Amino acid sequence: MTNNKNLKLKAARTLAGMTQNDLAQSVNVSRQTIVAVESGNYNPSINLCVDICKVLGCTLDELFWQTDM
Amino acid sequence: MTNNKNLKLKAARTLAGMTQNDLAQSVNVSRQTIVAVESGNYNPSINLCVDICKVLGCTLDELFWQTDM
DNA sequence: CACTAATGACAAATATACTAGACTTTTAGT
DNA sequence: ACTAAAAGTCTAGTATATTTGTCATTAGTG
Repeated sequence: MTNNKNLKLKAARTLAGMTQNDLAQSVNVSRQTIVAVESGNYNPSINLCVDICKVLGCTLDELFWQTDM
Repeated sequence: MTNNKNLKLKAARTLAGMTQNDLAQSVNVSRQTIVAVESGNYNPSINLCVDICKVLGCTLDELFWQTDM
């Protein structure tokens, strides 16, 4: 339940050569929101997840499906 | 932007032989929330979407990826 | 060293997802 | 037509996602 970081998202972002700030601006949220999503222990909206996927060229299943539940 | 119903979810639910109330109880939300998700114009949390997918045996991409955006 | 960019963490304020209740309308069965 | 279950709508309240601001840390660079 604790410390459930979204490492796949972080990897996809860095692979795309984007900073947290870049991604935040691309999907029109604050940098804090990106930090929170990557840090886990957080429950973002589906629309935000979809926007992030589109910017990073990934799918929802790739970035937001938890295998350890 | 208007009237963007999630017909795929509704189809998957009925295919599973579940009412809105059944699905709501299965994922521990109110029936209103299920109504809202199916009716579109709504932005549910990713956790709720994942829970719904698990109950209905579907993936996030199948139920929550909008093709018309 | 000083400077900047990037990340991570904390807290208060705001926007909105979700709840709870009551009600109307549709759908399906007899 | 009658009935009941299921679906849809509205409103007010509560929980929480998201914002805004600030500060600390790390890594690179002149």
